[in-house]
Amino acid sequence: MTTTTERSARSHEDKFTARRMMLAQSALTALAEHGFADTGLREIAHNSALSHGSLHYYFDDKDDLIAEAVWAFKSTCARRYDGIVETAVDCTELATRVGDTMATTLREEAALHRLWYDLRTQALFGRGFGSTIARIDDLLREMVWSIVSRYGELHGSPPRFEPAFAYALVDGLFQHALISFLRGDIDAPERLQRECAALLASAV
Amino acid sequence: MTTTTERSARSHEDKFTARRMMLAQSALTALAEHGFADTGLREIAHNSALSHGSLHYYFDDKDDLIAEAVWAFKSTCARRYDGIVETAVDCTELATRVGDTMATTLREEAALHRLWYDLRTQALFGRGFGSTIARIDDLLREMVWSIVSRYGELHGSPPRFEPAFAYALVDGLFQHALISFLRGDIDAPERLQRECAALLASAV
DNA sequence: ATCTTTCTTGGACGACTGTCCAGTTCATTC
DNA sequence: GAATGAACTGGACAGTCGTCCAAGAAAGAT
Repeated sequence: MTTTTERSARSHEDKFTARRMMLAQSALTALAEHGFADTGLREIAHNSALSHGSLHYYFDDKDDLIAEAVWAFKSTCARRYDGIVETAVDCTELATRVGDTMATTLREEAALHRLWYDLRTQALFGRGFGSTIARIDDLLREMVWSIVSRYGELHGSPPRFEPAFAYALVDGLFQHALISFLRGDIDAPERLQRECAALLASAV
Repeated sequence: MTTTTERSARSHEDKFTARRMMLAQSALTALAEHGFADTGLREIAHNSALSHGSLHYYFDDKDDLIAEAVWAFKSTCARRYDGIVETAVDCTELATRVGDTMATTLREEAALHRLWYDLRTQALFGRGFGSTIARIDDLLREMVWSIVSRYGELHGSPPRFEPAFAYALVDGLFQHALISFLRGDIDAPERLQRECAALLASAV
């Protein structure tokens, strides 16, 4: 049975994590706009409904907040292709839909992806959120591998790439497309789409 | 003829640029250690023979100093493979020596490459040294393309990659090898060597 | 030796940082 | 309705930041 105190404790916990997620979202938009180096806790709080003093009530420190923020964004990113992998009936459809999705997220969430690369690089300098970054990197590698291996299945030939190798190549393509796009190259998303298809084709 | 004032003006200018390069080197070591976000002008000056007040005598601002520093490092990076491209007699030798050199620079200059990726990402947030970063990116793309196209020549078949495509893939491999290496994976340089060879082989 | 220009210093400035905390408001419980 | 604890505020703290500048040192020219 559930006692009254148990229910209230659960309700308290739910509210707590809900507030955490809300603040993580606020942090996400502020960070995406100005980058890690130029986003203070006061600016994050200004983006939310709370004051800067409250942030330490929900998070241990700035690194904890940033870890929650980037996880909220990128962990859903890594699952965006699950449905495509499951429902695609042949390899060309798989390649097309994957390329489509990548081009779309590049166009519509460029600032967030820019932030991802920012934080991943910051993690190389020993930031506190490094382990979260590593976990996301694992998710992304698995995501790429699920695409590549499924592509091999549909094509009837096993992939010639290792998972880490495939992820590095795809990530290189995406990052350079992002850089081009942010520098004003409006054709970058469409080119990324073609490049992804070409890469997948050469993977089997 | 050269007048006295002309000679002294040249001497002055030489000394000025020499000091600039020296300070850029000091900035490079400080930045490579702590990253862009955590390196102040005082720390850079502490790494040099001058005080922090002098930096604005030789550089317009912090961005100017950083641009000079990253250019000093990476513009020579981009020419490291010129000799190999010129002297390699067959495509396997070309691939081996290129892979060797990449593995070596990954091992021995990991902190500097980490800084390069840091600054390139910072440039996406509108820093003043963005144009310098873009120029270096062009150099690196040309470097990769000179390797790939020469590989095609030696192999007797034209490369199937575009220059930007090839650069994005190689850069992805290098960046992921760097990340693995900095996370403690001691086999990353050797693996990078093999991956580069595999990528070159699939390019023709 | 004196004057002038170049060079260098270290402190001052205002703005900003993450963190902490005394105090206040709010909701819930008895 | 009083009491209790959670939720929240905004200011204080000790730093650091890039930039600027008056003053002095060094170097060079006359």
